[in-house]
Amino acid sequence: MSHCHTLIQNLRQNGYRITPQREMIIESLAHQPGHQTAEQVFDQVKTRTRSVNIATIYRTLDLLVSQGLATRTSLCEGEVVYATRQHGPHIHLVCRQCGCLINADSGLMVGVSDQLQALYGFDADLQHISITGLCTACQHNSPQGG
Amino acid sequence: MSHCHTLIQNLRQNGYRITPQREMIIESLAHQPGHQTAEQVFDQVKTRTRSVNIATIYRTLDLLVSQGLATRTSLCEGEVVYATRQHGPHIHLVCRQCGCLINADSGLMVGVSDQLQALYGFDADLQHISITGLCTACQHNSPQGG
DNA sequence: CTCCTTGCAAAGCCTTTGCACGCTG
DNA sequence: CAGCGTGCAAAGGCTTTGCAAGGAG
Repeated sequence: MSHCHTLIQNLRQNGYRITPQREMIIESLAHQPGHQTAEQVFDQVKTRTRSVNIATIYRTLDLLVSQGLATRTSLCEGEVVYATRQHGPHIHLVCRQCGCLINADSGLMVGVSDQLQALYGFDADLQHISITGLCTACQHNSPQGG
Repeated sequence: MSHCHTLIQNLRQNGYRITPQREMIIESLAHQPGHQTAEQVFDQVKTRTRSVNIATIYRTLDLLVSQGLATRTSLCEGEVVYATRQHGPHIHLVCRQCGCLINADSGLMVGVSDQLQALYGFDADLQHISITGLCTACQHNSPQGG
């Protein structure tokens, strides 16, 4: 069964009302494998009903984030994406050419994180890292670089 | 002598005209130690003349970026900053609480970069990494988190 | 002289907000 | 029943664009 029930329970326990809109938004977000923009969630929800407004999408996503049930990440190109917390921390690899998004293991960053703490006293949030670069396909498509 | 002359030469050689506006914008960007938003560059330039429009700031910054003379980075909070390339690659540490910006040595990322290439075939651009977290001061100010 | 670059202002994009009605609990 | 949540539409912030005049080369 799906993770979205946990999210819904969580909201309910915190005194928030569960409306059909919120259910659909949560399901759309939770059932997708990766990250989605508000617009993408909107499109998903629209396939099931026309009676949801984009403002409600934003409000619900913000609610989930404020409750710690979802994350909001600003990718390097300025695109803002949301995801439920089920995925756990990971690094976003964003291709600067084709825009594709790869989720990498954030364990790779643990060493760096420790060093940032030691050298700069900075407590890095491994949940929110995104790195720009070129994916495999685009490296081969542009041997000279852009 | 300043780095901005190199930038200006470079533009000229590529057939772009050097206007007083472009000179001032380049100087403002090059003489600042770190990164600046378009608005900050605008403010800088305004201290020297009133006859520059914000649209010109955006157009010139975009020109510099398209010519590879400057970088455009979207920090984790969605703020877009520009910098000339003289600073070399570095990591942006953005405090999610006070918003302060620390430049860290991107050498820390070399190992991670290699692993991303090996594991995901991803060629990370070390020039554009930004990491959210808490700076030293804010770690002590918010022992319980927000 | 040619035409690139600029200022102005309006438009554009994405996101947020005010309001009254409807629905959840 | 109480009041939170919604749709609608307008506003908001930041950035881009169309146009005619002006300046660089």
